[in-house]
Amino acid sequence: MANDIYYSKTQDFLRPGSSGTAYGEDLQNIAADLRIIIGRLSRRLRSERQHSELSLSQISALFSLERLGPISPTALSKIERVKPPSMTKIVASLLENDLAQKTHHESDGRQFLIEITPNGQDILNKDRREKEAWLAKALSSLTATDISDITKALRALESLVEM
Amino acid sequence: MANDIYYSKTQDFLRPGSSGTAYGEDLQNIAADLRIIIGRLSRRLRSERQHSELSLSQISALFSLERLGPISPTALSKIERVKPPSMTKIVASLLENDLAQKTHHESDGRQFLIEITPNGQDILNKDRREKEAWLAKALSSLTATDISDITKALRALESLVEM
DNA sequence: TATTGTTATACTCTATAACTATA
DNA sequence: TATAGTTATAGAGTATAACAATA
Repeated sequence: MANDIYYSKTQDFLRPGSSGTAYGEDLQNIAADLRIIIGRLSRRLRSERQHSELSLSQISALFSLERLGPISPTALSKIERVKPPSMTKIVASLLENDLAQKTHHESDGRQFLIEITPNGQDILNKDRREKEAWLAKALSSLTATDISDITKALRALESLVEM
Repeated sequence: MANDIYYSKTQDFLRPGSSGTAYGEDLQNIAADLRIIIGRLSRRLRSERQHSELSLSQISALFSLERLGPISPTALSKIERVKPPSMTKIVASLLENDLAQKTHHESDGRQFLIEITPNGQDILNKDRREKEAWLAKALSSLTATDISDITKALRALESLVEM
């Protein structure tokens, strides 16, 4: 079975010779590993969310609306790292489902602001509880050290996104 | 500007009240943060790789071929977390571009094995050097502690993929 | 019957190009 | 002219369903 092959190699982790001294790895190698991990985790997350009512992009946008408050689609597109036409679609889906609502910009007639609705907040909370259960469960089977390592890395990873 | 809004909130990181004591967070919250981060990093990576000759899926598969040696498409699809028809396409693109080659299975006429070619190895190395430069550069502008945190978390994240 | 891999088809997400409306 | 947002269209990546070949 595939996983047997895989696990028999975990001593070498992703690249031959990449494990062992974490601090001795150069940035290029860390970058290579990180990139592969992100790709796989992303596909893993997608497969778990297949039957969710909200796509990961929608959840992520809603998440930002919750955190940032009213914001323009263009500003949100920059934060979410998608182009404006993509954000148009994401926003449209949020509006259609009463997860977000528009408010007019005071001075600029071109712009409008989007904000999360109470329903959107409910759905976000529900989605967190239900759809992330598998990830929380997966995390719970790691060692306390692993969980701690991941938690500490989250902020560093977030800052990478912004570069 | 969007990022100004964003950064003005980083004290609270992703969720209000989620930062501070890393160890006090419950798994549900860590899962929520991790999921959002993975999604954004994944989109960030995609935008950087837009003009690469290889997709992230292709690179990831090639990476596995390098690490695991000859393997069947079905086994590889399990490792890469895609369905067999998707792997058929990924493998076809690798074969077309002389990045991988087929070898026959000794006993099972249905199966064949795929392995990386010398050309595939060259391309993989070249891609690592050139296309990951931005990520290595981004990493280099983090603090040593952040880099260390990320490095330590990689193995824990990898084990999550396998669950 | 079960498994390996392929073909046909469709869906989701995202992008680029061209456009409208306002500043 | 420049900016905010939309529409039209296309491409990449993935999935499901149905199939062929072999075990």
